[in-house]
Amino acid sequence: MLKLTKKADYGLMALKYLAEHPETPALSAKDVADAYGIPAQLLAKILQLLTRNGLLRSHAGMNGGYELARDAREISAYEVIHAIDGPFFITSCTKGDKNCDLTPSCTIKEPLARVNDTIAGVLKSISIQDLTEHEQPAGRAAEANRLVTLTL
Amino acid sequence: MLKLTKKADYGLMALKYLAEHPETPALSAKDVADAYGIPAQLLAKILQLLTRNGLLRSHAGMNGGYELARDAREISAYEVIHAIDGPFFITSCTKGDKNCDLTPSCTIKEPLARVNDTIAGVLKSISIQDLTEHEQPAGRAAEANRLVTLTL
DNA sequence: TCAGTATACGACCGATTCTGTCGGCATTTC
DNA sequence: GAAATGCCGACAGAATCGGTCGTATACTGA
Repeated sequence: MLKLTKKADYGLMALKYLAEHPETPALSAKDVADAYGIPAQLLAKILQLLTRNGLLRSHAGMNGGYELARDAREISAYEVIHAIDGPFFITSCTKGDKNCDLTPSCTIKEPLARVNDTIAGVLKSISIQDLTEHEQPAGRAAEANRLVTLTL
Repeated sequence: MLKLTKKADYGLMALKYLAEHPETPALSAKDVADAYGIPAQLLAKILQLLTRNGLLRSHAGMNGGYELARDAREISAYEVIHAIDGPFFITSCTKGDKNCDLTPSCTIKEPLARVNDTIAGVLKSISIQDLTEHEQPAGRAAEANRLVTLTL
């Protein structure tokens, strides 16, 4: 539970990889898949999804492939997850959909919706760029702290 | 993805219900299940799990049932989810387990582990008591803001 | 113009996980 | 001892997920 799907994982990894290779004009799905040992056809579908959602630009034909549609700083982890797995809800019945099927307007949903928003906020505050800065100098000078507000 | 299981939902609802009925000595699984339209046998197993993990006290026999083992303020949503669904990881391969099965030490896990911790922190900051205070006066006077720090 | 490389997309199946049920047993109260 | 309740393991149906296949389409370069 509360687990990212592998697809979302793969998508994040792929975007990170693309962000780390800005010099190359485009990388094919196979390139990225090989780099990480991901099933190529599966990754291809994921990259297509990301393209459809405007996070990547694709280019067919020889020497084709994918490139980031925006600066890595401008793409959030939230967008990636949303593009791949669809709307983001931690509870099965959130008021976005039809109302809760459980009988008496299950009152627990409302506080959990706040939690949902908070988590979404955390994911929105993380960019692909952030993912690439994984090697931390021992002094931890490069760390960034972000404050997220949870309103109950 | 990133969705609570129904069991965790049910568990939270049940604890909330117990917290809202402090006067009664003990409520049976059936009582709670009927109140929410949850399958009784399923809820029973969930409550047993919560008992095993020290969040509830149980009492067999007639007029038996469950009661909170601690004050509702002292039970966090995190504990409930953890008790029901087990260890909390947003990624399938977190360094807790055997290392990532994907080939080159998939570097994305490390930043995501921070996200994981942040989300866990959010859930830890929410108590069952918080869930019961769902009706907000229009003035929003009773709201509480909590700050969560995300360290990248 | 043709061959090769690449994306695009839908259908499908096997595996895993989740939800819910059943049956039997233990414990307490009346 | 009977009724109510918790305790526990096994299991079946359903849903979701992961991954594959086949085919169509688009672009490039010789």
